[in-house]
Amino acid sequence: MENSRGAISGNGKSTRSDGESHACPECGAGSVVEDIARGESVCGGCGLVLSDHRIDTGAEWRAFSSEEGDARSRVGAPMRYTIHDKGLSTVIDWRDRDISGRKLTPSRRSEIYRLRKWQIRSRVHSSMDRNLAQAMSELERLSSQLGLPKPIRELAALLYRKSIVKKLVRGRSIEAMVAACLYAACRIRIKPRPLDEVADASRVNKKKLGQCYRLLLRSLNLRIPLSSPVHYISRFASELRLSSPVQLRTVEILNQSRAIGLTIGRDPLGLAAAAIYIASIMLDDRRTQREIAEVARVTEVTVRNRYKEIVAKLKIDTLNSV
DNA sequence: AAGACGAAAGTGGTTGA
DNA sequence: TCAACAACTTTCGTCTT
Repeated sequence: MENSRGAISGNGKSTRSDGESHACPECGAGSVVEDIARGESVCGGCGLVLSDHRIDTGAEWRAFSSEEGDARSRVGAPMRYTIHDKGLSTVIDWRDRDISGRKLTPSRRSEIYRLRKWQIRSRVHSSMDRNLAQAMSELERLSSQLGLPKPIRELAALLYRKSIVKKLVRGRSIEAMVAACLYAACRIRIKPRPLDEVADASRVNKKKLGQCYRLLLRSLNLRIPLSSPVHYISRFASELRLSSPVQLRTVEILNQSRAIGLTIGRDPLGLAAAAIYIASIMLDDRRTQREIAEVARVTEVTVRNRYKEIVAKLKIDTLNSV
């Protein structure tokens, strides 16, 4: 008699809370619980049903031992938001045979033929799916150009789907919306990329991109963490080949600056650049203002201005502090 | 000669009437 | 809708290393 860890109790379906905890948009506080059996996301605080057509990713069978649990599995590719039909399409076979290999009767055959035709038409030819198919290929192109990892692409794809449902894409270019979703996804995952960088990689200008991004925030009620200069440091540091002591010192400088309120209302990119500049001087691993300004996509003047402020307020003596 | 500095004018976005 | 405003950029001349 084995009743091991792998076995699933009861009907094999249970309520579990998802790995990611998110707050309810309605009451703000309560953590959202995923009820797998019912396919719903429910707020633990106010009981609001947030989404009622989740796909049950659990097993539909019972396992009585761990071996059995391992041996039986669900088949098929995982659900993907970057594929326009989420990779979950049903395909009608092209063979005119039934499941046991027998030939179909002529009337059945013509029925299947019609179904197949309409399936193909409905799948790629509905306007939303056509839009999605185009958007997903643009998303793929953009994110590979920016070197973004798959989780961020998937998140961006999810955002784009939501924006289609809310009809935000109407009257705007698909490219602009895709770029905005990607930019938002980066920020949500705390891997911010400068707006300029995203704009350059796409064929969208910065202004349009910013407009779409703000629209996205408003319409989808996204809560996006404020981008902090610290989030840029690791990427800039690797582009500038900075040593890790310099990186650490940079973060220290930024934390100190924030503590005395120097960072309010300032461009995080400029702050990051200035902090790197100061740290590189302090630890005698100098980079020119120009080099730093270039990777941070700000001007030398901005680097200088932030640098002067920080040095003055933190009373850092850059000349003899090694 | 390269890098740093600073002044002055211009730009695009936000805010408040 | 418009003007005022702060932050940032562009440009350019000058100083420092």
